[in-house]
Amino acid sequence: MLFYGTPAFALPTLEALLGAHDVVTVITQPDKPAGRGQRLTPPPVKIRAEAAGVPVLQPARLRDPGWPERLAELRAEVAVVVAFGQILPKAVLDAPARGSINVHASLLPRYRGAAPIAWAIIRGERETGITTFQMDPGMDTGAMLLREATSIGSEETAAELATRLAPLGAAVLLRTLAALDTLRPEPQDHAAATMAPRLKKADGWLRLGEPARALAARVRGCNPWPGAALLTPGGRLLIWRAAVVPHATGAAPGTLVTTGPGALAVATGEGLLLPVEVQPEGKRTMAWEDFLRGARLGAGQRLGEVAA
RNA sequence: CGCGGGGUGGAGCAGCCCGGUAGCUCGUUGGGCUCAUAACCCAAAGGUCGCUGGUUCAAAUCCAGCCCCCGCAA
Repeated sequence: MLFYGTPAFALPTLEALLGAHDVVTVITQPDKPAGRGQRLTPPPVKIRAEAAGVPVLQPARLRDPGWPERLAELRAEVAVVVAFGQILPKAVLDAPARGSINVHASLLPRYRGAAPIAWAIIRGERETGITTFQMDPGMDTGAMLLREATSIGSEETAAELATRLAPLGAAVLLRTLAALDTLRPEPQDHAAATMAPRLKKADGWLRLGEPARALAARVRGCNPWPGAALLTPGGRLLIWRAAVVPHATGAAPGTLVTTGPGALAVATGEGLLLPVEVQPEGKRTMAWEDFLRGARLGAGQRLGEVAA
């Protein structure tokens, strides 16, 4: 079979396949400049595949002439795609005899797209899951094979949820492959579909007029990337964890409100947002209390929103 | 050489530009006040100011090199 995948999320599935099936070739994204020195960095899937001695292909664009033919020549029975990062053109999808199967981190048809985990949390969902489906040329629109749900913890971050869903995806995929001959693909209800596009930096900019509940969800969904940001007199502040204080206040959104001896929370459109773990620009992450000790902020002062 | 911020008692910061007494808000320890306390009052302990070298009578502060952390950008 062929395996398409790129980030760490794809690793548990790759690992499972390496143990139980014959992975002929791994296709992943090209090495990219990453981190602080723009060092050329290979994707996690490439590192694992090479360690296992599996040939690796890194097409910049699968649509470029030659790739469909080249992939067809491998005469694979089936292709498995997990967080690959590129749209697969029909010719590539059809290269394996039994087509291509995708492992998607949501309960389709909801949250189609590149960032289903983050958006499910940001939207306040209490449940998400894994869906395997027979790929077609659309964006996560193919007929579904298996689905498995899992509840989202009330304080769970996108990073934590991804860590749980990755191995779940591997398990669901193995079951899908084992039952491939008997499973009846179920078409998605396209009318019920929602989209989960790749997160942008600006998706993490907190809009303080929203209810604290929504802001806290965004904080969780934007952890570990891109981080939820506010503006303080000292510069941008990333909020990595925050709690909701259902305290009513007449203070304008952004105002720092006293909630106890030496304790401050941020007024929002509804209720208070209590940061728990924050990170000032250029500093490491720290407890909100620690930040306040050195930030020279007091009740009544206002925090702002990051502007474009 | 992609751009930039930072490393100061246990924590978060100020001091650095304009070299010369180690500061602030907490924490810790002891004592006091109180019915009581995370509150308040008094006192104490605790720092090679990231590392190495240089300039100087004198370096946290100026200069050079190195190590580590982080934001932006990807």
